[in-house]
Amino acid sequence: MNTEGTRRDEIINTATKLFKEKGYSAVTMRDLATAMGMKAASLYNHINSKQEILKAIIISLAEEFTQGMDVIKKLDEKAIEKLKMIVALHVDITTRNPYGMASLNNDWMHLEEQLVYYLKLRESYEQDFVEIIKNGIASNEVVNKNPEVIMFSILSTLRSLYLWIPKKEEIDSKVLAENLSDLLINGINK
Amino acid sequence: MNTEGTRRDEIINTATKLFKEKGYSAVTMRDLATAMGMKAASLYNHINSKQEILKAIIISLAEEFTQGMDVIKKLDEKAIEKLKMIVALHVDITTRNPYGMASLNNDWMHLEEQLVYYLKLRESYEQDFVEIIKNGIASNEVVNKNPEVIMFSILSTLRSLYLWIPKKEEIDSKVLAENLSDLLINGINK
DNA sequence: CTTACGGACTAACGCTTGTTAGTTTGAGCT
DNA sequence: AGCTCAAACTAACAAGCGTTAGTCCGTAAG
Repeated sequence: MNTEGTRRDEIINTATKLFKEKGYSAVTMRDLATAMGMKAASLYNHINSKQEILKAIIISLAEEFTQGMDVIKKLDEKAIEKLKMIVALHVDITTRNPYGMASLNNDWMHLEEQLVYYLKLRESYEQDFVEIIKNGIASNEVVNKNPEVIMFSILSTLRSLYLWIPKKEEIDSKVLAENLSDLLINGINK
Repeated sequence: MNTEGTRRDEIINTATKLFKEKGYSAVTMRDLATAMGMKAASLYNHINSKQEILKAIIISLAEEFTQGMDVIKKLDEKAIEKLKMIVALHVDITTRNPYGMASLNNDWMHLEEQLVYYLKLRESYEQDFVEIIKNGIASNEVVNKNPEVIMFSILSTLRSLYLWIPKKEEIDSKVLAENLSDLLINGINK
């Protein structure tokens, strides 16, 4: 048995790039096969369905975010520090898988059996996030504004990272995370 | 001749909502017809093609942004004031057409003849935006960080507005624009 | 009453979709 | 040399796609 799943992983990686460019629904199995240099039917020696590919891309990423948040929320740190860690979490995951983040953001609604599970993960994540912001407001670290608005403002930027991280390959993750944290926390006003 | 295009507009509005939920490629003409309470073939009494619907949704919105930016960039105002106006522009357009913004953000790549034109509009918009930020840095109003990073950070939030504006119908646009400006410009730090 | 016509319908078209069945190829082991 | 087996292939499927052609119906103007 050789390194288990290499060819399958190649297919999933190729699909991830195609899904980023055109979206899940617009990519056909024949498109994917062509990109892999094979015929569509041959894909089925390695995967069971198109749907399964989407699931493989999205669910593993969503679980990574959940695991990261589970660690952060339990720490004994100030709210602002926790927010910085969330930024770093997004930068880290997005840097390692920028294409997959496109599917996570744009094609989650095409999950079928896993849709409910995905939505549960997402809702929990956002609940934990907003809780950290509320604690920050209570401890006078964070400005007293609608916590949901604050979260969506930050989260929008973090969710869009996949669009411009591939263009800035020179920058290393740590520096980017620090710059971004500073921008989101302290604003752009001099 | 009666108010010109009413039925056609109904079709486009219905399509806009469906496109938001599933994306352009996943919505079929039969889906759209069902939502309109008619048969797919009947749609073609009012529109020429599926493609044309997408174009009608996206191009008009993109041109609205361009027109707004053309006004703002020529004004004799401080950079920070111009940035506040850009925020207000996004809030205004998104409030009036939250569903269409989903297509603009996620389905622009499925434009065909109009793709090049759309990309030209978008690039000009971003160039004007980044220019305002550069002027703000030069005049010591804005923190001296990478202007592209600043722009993407702000623009990500503005582009995601369509996701949560429909949930907050109670808030009026002006208040929202002010809160958001304050958050993006001054940060969340107390 | 007749005519015109917007706006719906049915039926069908050629093509593409995801997927299955069955077959062939070729490298590595004994 | 013969066997195994992963991984490619060809051929085909039923279903669904966007779209066209031709028809029918009801309302409103002459």
